[in-house]
Amino acid sequence: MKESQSTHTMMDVAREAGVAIGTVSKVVNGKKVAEPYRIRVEKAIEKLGYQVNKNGRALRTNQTNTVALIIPNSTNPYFAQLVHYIDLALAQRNYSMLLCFSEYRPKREPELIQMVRQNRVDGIIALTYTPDLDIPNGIPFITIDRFFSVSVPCVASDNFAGGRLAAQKLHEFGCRNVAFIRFGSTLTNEPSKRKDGFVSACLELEMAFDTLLMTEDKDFRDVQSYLYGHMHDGRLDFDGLFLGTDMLAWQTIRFLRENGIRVPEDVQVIGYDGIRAFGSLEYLVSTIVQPVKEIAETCVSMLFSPDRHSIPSLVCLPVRYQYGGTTRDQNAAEDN
Amino acid sequence: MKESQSTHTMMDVAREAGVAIGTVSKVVNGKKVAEPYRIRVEKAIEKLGYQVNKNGRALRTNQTNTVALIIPNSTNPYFAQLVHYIDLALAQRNYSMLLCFSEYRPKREPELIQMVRQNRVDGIIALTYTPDLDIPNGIPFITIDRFFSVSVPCVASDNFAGGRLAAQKLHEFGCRNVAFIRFGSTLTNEPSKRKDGFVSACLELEMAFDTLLMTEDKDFRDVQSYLYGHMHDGRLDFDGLFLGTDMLAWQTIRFLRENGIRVPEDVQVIGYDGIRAFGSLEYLVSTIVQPVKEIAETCVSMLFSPDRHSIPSLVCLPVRYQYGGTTRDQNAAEDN
DNA sequence: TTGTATGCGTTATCAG
DNA sequence: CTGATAACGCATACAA
Repeated sequence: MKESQSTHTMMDVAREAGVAIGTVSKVVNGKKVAEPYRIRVEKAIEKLGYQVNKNGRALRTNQTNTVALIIPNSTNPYFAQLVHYIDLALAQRNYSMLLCFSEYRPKREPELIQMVRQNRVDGIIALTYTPDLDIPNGIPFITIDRFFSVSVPCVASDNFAGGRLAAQKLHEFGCRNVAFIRFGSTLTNEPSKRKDGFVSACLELEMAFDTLLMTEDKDFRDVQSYLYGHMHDGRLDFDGLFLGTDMLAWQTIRFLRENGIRVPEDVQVIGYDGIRAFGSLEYLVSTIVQPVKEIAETCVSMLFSPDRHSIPSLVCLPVRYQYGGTTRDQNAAEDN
Repeated sequence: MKESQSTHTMMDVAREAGVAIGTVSKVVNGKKVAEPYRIRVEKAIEKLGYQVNKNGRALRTNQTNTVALIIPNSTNPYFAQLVHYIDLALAQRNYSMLLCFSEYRPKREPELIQMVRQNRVDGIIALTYTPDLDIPNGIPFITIDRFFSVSVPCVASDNFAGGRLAAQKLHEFGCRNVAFIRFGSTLTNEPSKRKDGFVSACLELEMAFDTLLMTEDKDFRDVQSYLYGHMHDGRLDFDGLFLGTDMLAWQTIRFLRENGIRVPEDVQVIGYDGIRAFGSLEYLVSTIVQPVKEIAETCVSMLFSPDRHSIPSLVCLPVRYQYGGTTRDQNAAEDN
């Protein structure tokens, strides 16, 4: 990675075209230039294979046309979708994406923020877990799934409504004794409301329920212990489960089936996220689908919003229920 | 996205510390500076919250510490893994990743190459499908899964060996009449060799086989037609199938089961890629696993290789077979 | 209209 | 060792 790109400058183009450098700049930026001059410049650009140096431009204009996305990883399908749709929304606006993975390492997130600020990105979109993350001001910052303060806009799916919807659906499909299990971080973020919504609807429907919240130091074995504790004579006490994520739902279903408990015959299961096999095929579990595309689009359009003071500090986008084979829907025909 | 980041410059730091700007630069870049001066500069940096402007630096040094990755998307789990591991390899070297999605749109790929060249990225890693893609010279360029010329290093899994391995495993597990189905682009790339290896091993093992190659204008319905054509009395003619990707294997298995054909009892199925549920749980099908992490690491280390003339033009990394529930392995205990 | 000249923030050279 | 200054490539204000 040594050789410098033997690239030409506006000066070279100007010389080649026999015009001044300012004229070249105008042509490159699509400003009005007399026809014959424009032609000559374009010819010279073509001939030399000239490419604008965006570093020079950024230094001058203080604008990089680049946005940073900070996210734990891209292997989790939900994050992968987010990455994809955010890039699409940026690309539509002729922006590039500087992608940074925190790998869930709390100390990494402030480092990444510092890094991308040094790159003078025009904005930052971040999905973070660091407890006391310091949000820089002076740079447009949008967070996903986590509310910091009114001055830092947060975009999320309507987690509370999603929790309610899960309870309602389980009830509608015949469940009378359900549980919510979440496997998340200790900090309070938007996804925490999945439980609140679930509980709210359970109470309203007068449906018996239990909840289990696991913190970071726990792993799936703790979920297993919990479920074992609620099994009697090879049957689970619950006839419905709502899991914090599709991934947890998937793991749980496998565990239940290994223990001879049928899904959805004995226990109906609903997850959260809306993950599809290979990103594009069928849904892996019955689930509350996050409107990922809309979340991405909202993040980007808020970032580009001209007046930053009229931006709402929290935007919750509507979710929907999706059959995925792990519930006993009346009309599961509406598969996708 | 209006306000400029009210950020300080080296000049401000120099003034604050009462030193010359050159001294600040040296401190920032970790060069030797007399202790008392260094302290004063560091204090000033701290006080002002100074952040290097990498655009200025890039303009001066012609180095951005940024590498572009051009790939169709991040929703396909294989691509998602690639994105993840490439970023990790870059991050280790203190490089950032400019991520660009081509969405399989042939015209988009040259546009993206031009864009990232304007950003003066230090290198490009690309997984592309555009038939006559023009690889710029003057900038380090590594391709994945597709060989262009000896001057453009290509990194891939050992597709030929993978094809052979699939045939060998199917044979070992009792298959005697197998088929390979691939659903790919018309251009010849490394994954095309999956078929060659498969055929090679079938001939060697004297195992009856058939192959089906679908071009871009086809879709899964054509695979269905093919399979229907090879069904008699509710049974498939083949007792083993090797699919070009795990995704195709997954679709095929679903189709077979819908038609009352059991997997792996009636037909054993092997895919290619090594996709896991949710990126980290169990393998979705029995498969030939691509060494994604090693591919990523190789791409990056080749990009950073000091002498670009000693770089091999094609690197094929070893694959392995992985049980995933769709074959009848002797010792399927070695699950993961 | 076009051309010229300045400065963006940084690094590196070179004289002190 | 430090400090002043030129140059990187570009956009723009201003002069022609």
